[in-house]
Amino acid sequence: MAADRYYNTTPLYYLNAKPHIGHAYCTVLVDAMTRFERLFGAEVHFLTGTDEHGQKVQKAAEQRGLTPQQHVDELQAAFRDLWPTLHIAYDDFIRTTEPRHTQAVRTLLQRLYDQGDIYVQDYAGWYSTAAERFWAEEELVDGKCPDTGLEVQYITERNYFFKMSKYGETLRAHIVANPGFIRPANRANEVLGFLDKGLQDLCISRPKERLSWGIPIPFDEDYVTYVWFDALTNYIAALGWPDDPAFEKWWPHANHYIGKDILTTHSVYWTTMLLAAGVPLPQSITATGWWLSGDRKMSKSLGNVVDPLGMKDVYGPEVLRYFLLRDMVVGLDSNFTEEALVKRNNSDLANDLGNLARRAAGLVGRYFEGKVPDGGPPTPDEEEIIAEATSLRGRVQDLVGDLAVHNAIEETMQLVRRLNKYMTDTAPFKTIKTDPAAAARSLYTVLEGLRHAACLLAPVMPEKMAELTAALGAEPVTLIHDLRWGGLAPGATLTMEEALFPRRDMPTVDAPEAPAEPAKPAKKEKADKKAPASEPEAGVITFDDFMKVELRVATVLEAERVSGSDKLLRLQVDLGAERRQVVAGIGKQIAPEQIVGRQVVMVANLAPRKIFKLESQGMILAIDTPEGGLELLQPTGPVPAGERAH
RNA sequence: GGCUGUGUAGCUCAGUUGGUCAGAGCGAACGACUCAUAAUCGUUAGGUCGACAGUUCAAGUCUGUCCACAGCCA
Repeated sequence: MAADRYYNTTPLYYLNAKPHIGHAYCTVLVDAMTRFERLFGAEVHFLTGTDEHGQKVQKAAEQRGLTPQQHVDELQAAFRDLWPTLHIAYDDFIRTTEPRHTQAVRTLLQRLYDQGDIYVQDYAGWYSTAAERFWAEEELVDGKCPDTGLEVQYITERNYFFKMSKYGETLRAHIVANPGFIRPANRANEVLGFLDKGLQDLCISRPKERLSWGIPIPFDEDYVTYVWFDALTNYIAALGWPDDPAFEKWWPHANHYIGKDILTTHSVYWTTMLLAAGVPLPQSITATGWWLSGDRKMSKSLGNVVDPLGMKDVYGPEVLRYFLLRDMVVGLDSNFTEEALVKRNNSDLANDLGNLARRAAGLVGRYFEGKVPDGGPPTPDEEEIIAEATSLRGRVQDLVGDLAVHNAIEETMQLVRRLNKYMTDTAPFKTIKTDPAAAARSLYTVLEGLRHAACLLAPVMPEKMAELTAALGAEPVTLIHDLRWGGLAPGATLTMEEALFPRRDMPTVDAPEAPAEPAKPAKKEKADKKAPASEPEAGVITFDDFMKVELRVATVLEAERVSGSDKLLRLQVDLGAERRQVVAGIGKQIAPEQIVGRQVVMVANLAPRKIFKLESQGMILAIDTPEGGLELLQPTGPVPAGERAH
């Protein structure tokens, strides 16, 4: 019943970074879900936008000599302009600097303040100027900022707090009673675990002298509200909460799609805010996974990563959409490689789908003057295909409902593969000479099957599938209920000139290299003679692989033990161009004072990793000695910090 | 360190409440076909279902321990 209306949202993207594949994926997913739901007959409203306040934005603007407003006006365009190029059609785009948003935020704050859910309190804590935030006593690492390793000051500041703790139990009950509320299901456990630890109240303000670029708090104009109330409120602000009829219409059907990194923010902070405001909770919160590059998280600091968004310019936006939706299970992480994308393009889109359309159209052009032939009554062969195509509609609907978009796509591709087989089996290119009616029947079946596939893949590739549908001489189907076998009218003119999805060459990454070693004894002998024990095999890397590792000399500036661990040392090192924090497991053999001032060799382009809450930005090389000690790898004489080893 | 989860064919993964569950797609090999975008169709892959121990007539499927990895939290 609620299935006939959806209000779908992406997160508001924060303007401190250019759009990347993570933004694109989430937005493509919501766009596809929106299109699927509309196809299934629902009424859908799709919201995205940008989050534009905050310290980082203010600072970046200052550095550029612009006002924050000028700065964000410019940056938000990067997002707004990107979406159409990915064929994303949102209904509304909200910016947190728009009046409709700031007004809603102030209304919400005032309401909670009036009912006593926001209170003012002096907050004393350890403030890190570098990280621009407070830390709790127990979060500090050896009395210093856990993020930067720098000094913190104990200061007192007056701030406003939201009584989040008051709503923890209500929230827990809701999560337990509504299994589909947080998706995928295993994420719900994560949130419940978070609630188990007990909810704190939430600091929601910053004094203006510390942060001016924000929404002033209505009951104390010396403060702006900070992050949560500012950004999250957009979901209701965009609907004109509290008075606009649009709010009543759409909000009860809200579905938030977010990255898994902001799950707590949405499922705890946002939901308790709503509970406090007396606003019903959304239908669902869906946490998606990350696109990884190789084994590591996508990261700008690793320059060797292909820009996944650039793929849309090389292979087309719809091929990218197909890949993103087909190769990721919603909620899980997935690897992004250009190779995988090309593989998908070639095997699924070019070979199976595009080629089938081409071969059918070619025959129709040759034997039926380019017009859809009359299939006549189906035989058992066709009945099978018809049954499959018909049941596919329901399966796709169920799978999409379960967020299994990748499976929905796969099921549809199975119909396409089935059609390829049917075409080979019934061989209209042969029967045309002996039994033209049979050839007509075969070709009609294939074309009509293709029309079904095009309809069910349209949410994934809207333009390409519209193109295919038109090429079949068919009208676009906008409602799945109107997709009926036989809907393709005989006599319609086919217009299929070019390949829908051209095949692509595999990207040449590593040298093709290493001819596979045949298992012939004679040859093996030869190889053995030539290179006794050095055949390339698993575990061997190429020169290029080696060159990817950036080994550099670093000078250790500071070293101290990481509390709670007997073998970890936290080092601050000078890499020449920059300073890094490295957490190294060398504390058992090497005391902090032994290493300060020494030069070491480190892997400088290792993906950063959190160890004991501390970010480690590299790895120090050392060798175990037979005595159980540890020898640090280092240059024999002083060299400039940052020098590369090779 | 605590909690949660994952570990199935070269790769990506399906595997409901324990008993045709040892599977699919891709890749590879071989064959067929020739209408098509070097395409399509068919056959083939002998994988200790992470390790060990247990429950059971019967375990990828349940229990325990361990290992590896991931996430959340300290």
